[in-house]
Amino acid sequence: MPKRDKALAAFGRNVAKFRTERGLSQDKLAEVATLDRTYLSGIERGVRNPGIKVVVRLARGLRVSIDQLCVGVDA
Amino acid sequence: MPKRDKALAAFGRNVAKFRTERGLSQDKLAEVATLDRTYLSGIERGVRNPGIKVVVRLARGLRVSIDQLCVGVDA
DNA sequence: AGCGATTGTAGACGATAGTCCACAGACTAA
DNA sequence: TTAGTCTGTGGACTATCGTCTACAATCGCT
Repeated sequence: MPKRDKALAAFGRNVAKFRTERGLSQDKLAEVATLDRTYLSGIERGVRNPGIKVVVRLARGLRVSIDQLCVGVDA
Repeated sequence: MPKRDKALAAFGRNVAKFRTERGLSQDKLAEVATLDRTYLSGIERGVRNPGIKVVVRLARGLRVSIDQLCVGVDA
């Protein structure tokens, strides 16, 4: 299985934080952002480095700016 | 060779625009952002979907926000 | 005519993105 | 107990990431 990554962990925490603030399950957010739930799970755990297109869809689904999703992410 | 993509083309145009505004060559920006020049070329041409870590490094290298790099990118 | 700098593009390559299926564990409610 | 929801995790798979080498084309400069 993939390794943990500090930058990706920060990104994943941001996603999870906004998601729970919105009262969304991983399943729901995955549907809204049109990606796989298990992949979203990997993102939130910081083991995935999603492409910019996925990031944009996540930001749209969470109704936050991309910069907000990247707070604390020093790549 | 990879296909063109509308969202990625917008992202690439933004990168190229800020890069030339800064007076940077692809070579220089690639060095600052620690990525391969030919890969950066592919990004600017809209045939690449870079990961969030690469995007963050590009934004840092160009001294712009990630949101600015994603103007017009509807994924 | 050269030369250097810049950019596009191709091919090859290991590593990973992103999807799908399946299962397990934790939790809540009836 | 049962059932339901939610999340983690694994395996397998195709497509793409991201690096590298190499070559061509374009430009400005001497």
